[in-house]
Amino acid sequence: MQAIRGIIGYALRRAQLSVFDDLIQTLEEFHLRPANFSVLYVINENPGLNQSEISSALGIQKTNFVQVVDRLEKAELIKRCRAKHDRRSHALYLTDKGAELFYKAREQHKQHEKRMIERLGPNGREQLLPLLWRLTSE
Amino acid sequence: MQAIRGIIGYALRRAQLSVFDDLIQTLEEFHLRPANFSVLYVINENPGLNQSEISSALGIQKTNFVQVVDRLEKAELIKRCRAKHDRRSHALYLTDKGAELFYKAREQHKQHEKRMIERLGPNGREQLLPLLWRLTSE
DNA sequence: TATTGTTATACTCTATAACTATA
DNA sequence: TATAGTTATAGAGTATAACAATA
Repeated sequence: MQAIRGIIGYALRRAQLSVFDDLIQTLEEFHLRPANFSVLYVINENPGLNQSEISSALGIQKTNFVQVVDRLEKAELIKRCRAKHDRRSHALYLTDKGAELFYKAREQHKQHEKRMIERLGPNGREQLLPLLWRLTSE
Repeated sequence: MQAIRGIIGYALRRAQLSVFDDLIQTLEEFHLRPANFSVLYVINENPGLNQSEISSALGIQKTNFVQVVDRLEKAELIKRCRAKHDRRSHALYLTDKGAELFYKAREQHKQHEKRMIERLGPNGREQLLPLLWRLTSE
């Protein structure tokens, strides 16, 4: 083995790029990038969170998150609603069209996830996930 | 746990960004980005490889690799040498200055690696690396 | 014809500073 | 004074097409 393959950051980066190659291809037919999909995913699970809450949960800066939300709103997949209790913040919801697209994309995403689990082999996912979250300083 | 944390690609991406935060800070004093460091790393181990060999080993496209090599050559850390047997190709070598900087950077990088191993806990690295390389389709 | 390296270019992602409206 | 969201902008990183020199 080349010594560089023993470097954690290098191995991580190569794995991430490889997984995203498959993921990007998987989501292409829905015109969704991985970040867009993750936003729909969180909104679907937690409708009504505001932009700051979602962007910080996803590790996206609020300033960059604006464009992501703009794009998804323009595509009529989500809607911004002024919160009554704090009129500065925008609660985010899936539109019907957004929910429909998300459910289809999620089905394809499940197939992607199966492919990755096959790459990992028996118990690979169960070993990998906690290690990755230990690396992630939040 | 939020369901999204169970998605392999998402966990990978978050871990990679977190590790790179530390790595970028570690290499900052040497004015090296992670990609620059990886190039010096490979040249130090395999002096005389040509640009195509190094870029493909690192998963960087040859067209983008030109700018990386330009920058490192302008900083006098590496030099391009026309190969005698194939005058199209450029063999890459560390300069004395490049070797000196690389050894210092590698010392700091070892500390970075120790910090990541601490995050992972006992046997974490030994479990993680083979899983990551199984995910990487090369 | 094919390959190595190159240029030009465009697109995405990410980072910073400064602003507005509300609190 | 602080916070949620926004705009403008600049810098990385990455992707494609077309080319010259050499094989």
